[in-house]
Amino acid sequence: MKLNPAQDEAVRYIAGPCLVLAGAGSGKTRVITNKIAYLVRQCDYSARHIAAVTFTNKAAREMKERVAQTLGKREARGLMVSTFHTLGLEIIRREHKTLGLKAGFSLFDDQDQLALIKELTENELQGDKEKISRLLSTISNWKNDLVLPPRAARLATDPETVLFARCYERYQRHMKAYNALDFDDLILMPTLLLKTNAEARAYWQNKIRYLLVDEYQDTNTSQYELVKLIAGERARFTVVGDDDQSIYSWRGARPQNLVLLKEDYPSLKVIKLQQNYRSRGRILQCANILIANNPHVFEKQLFSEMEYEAPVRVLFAKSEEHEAERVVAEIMGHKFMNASRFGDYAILYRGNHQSRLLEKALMTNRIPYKISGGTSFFSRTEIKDIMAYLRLLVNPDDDNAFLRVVNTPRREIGPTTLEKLGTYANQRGKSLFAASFELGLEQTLTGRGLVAVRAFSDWLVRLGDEAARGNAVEAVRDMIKDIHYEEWLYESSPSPRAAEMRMQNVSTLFKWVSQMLEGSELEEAMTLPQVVTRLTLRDMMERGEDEDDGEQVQLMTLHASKGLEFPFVFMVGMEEGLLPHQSSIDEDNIEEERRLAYVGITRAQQALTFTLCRERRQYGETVRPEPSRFLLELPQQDLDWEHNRKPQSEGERMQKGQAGVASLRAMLNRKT
DNA sequence: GTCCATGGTCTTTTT
DNA sequence: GACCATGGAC
Repeated sequence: MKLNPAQDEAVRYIAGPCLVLAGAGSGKTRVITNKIAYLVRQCDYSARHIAAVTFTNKAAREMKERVAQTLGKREARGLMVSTFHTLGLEIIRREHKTLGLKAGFSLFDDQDQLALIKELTENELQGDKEKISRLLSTISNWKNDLVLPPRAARLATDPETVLFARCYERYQRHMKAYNALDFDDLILMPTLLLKTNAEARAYWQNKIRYLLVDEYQDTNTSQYELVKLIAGERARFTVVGDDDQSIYSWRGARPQNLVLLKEDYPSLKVIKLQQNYRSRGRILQCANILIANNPHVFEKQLFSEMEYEAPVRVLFAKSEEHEAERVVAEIMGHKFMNASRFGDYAILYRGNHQSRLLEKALMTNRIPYKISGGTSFFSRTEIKDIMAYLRLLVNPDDDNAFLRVVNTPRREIGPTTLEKLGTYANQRGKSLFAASFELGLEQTLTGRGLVAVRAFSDWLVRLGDEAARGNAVEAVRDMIKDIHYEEWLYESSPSPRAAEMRMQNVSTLFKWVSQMLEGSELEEAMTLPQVVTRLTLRDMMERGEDEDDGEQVQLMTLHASKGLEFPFVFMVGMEEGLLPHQSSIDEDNIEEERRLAYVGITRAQQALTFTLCRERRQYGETVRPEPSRFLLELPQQDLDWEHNRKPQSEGERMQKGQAGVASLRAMLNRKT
């Protein structure tokens, strides 16, 4: 297929900074992949000097594949396609000494983070969940705004923020002692480094000579800063974005970065892609009408030349179970009639928990499916255990990991022993591992406890050596054998069947680890520290192989669906409280929910079906939800309400919605 | 030190 | 209704 004039312009414009405003389905991935090919083939760029950055692993994966298709595997070799966080991780890995980190640093996921914060604030916050989560998000915001503890302390005015700043300082200090980073650090540290260190900046500017950023509207302050620093004076970059698809403001994304770009780079070339090639007319019409309720920074008019075709359907279900069964029945019937493949269907939902019943219904009907994202695999105990062991192998100072597995399987190291070890370590600012070797420890800890702890630490040293010296795959294998993990699983699981499944998961993890350690033709071999951090970033889910033959129904959250497209889409749970989510209603944050709905609608190519329940269980209670206001905002002539059950109660809600939009529009106008 | 029962909490979204 | 943290019994 040929590129249209706007797309072609976006591909060929390489003289300076370039912003592509790409509506949904306007072929932005095509533009990015073609541009990479153009840079390599026509402009003498080597693929290893080009980096493309996206936000989700799924999007990165997809783009990698598309580029490999366009360019061929050989020419695409060395091309960096990753998420922002993985890019940050790579920068940190190379510069870790300058940053004062030991090789093999740990990456804390949010659960590790939470555990640490809880412990550090025991005195002040006493486990107050609300406060703790406010503290976490405050720290995250500081980091996203490139604010370090000293400045946070200076900026703080009210008592709570003063307290939070103190906690932030303490948190950072402990992270350093553990030789650990959190997700936000993966952006913060590279940014600060490139800002202050000319040598590192020169290296990375030379390494990345052309930068492409997808989903630019999702960048936060530090990410945008990082883009500017990598692009440097030459400003050879292309960013692609769409303010209507900004759905990550809750994690600091600032769609205003689209506007800032024009201010920071007056020579910025702005190209709009407005022709939609994805969705049939009615679907696009629905999307356009819905999003027209939001204020806009850039005016954009999406049009399509595709046929108008069948209306968008709205199906009712008695209950959640019924909803899942109906969707599955619809898919089976439709597939039979259309000779399509299961992989052509996607079921999209607001929250991960909604996948449960859908999975169940799919399973009972023996329909293959694939769940993207979600944390299920990595939140399993057995996986967390093994991950903790791997982290310890690479970084024995990682106290979180140490505590998790020091007595799993049982090693007769109980709370009393750990308490003593902990106090001793704390007084000296050492990690538990480091403290366990000290002679002074013998003052407080004696007998069996001491012996057991030292035996554990010694074992760690031995294994860590083995892993570092040579055969990491063997070391990991030995580790799992040494700890008799399989036996432990049979001991600790409710049934042999469960133990078997858990062991299966451990094997899967081990398989991934060995694959990553050994590399493949598409992926370079990694070191064990790399593997462990990458695994924490969930950077390797769905790496090929698990026979993706297009015969699996796709299940994912609306967030995870961004950037993807499917012939037939089901959006389930179209109810007030779910979409828009209750918390967004409470916080008057409807616009982002509307964009979320917009993202979902615009995933569909040929057919779109909404479903909602008359009754839904919530905390064990049965509630009767209202249909989502978004259904009422859609052009009703394009909608087919099942049994003509279109609800009547529009007036009041519409009025409220309009008022909200108007005030925000006024706000935006003031800003621009 | 380990195991099981009870009760309280919870469901946004991702790296 | 499911999951986890806590506490009491052994």
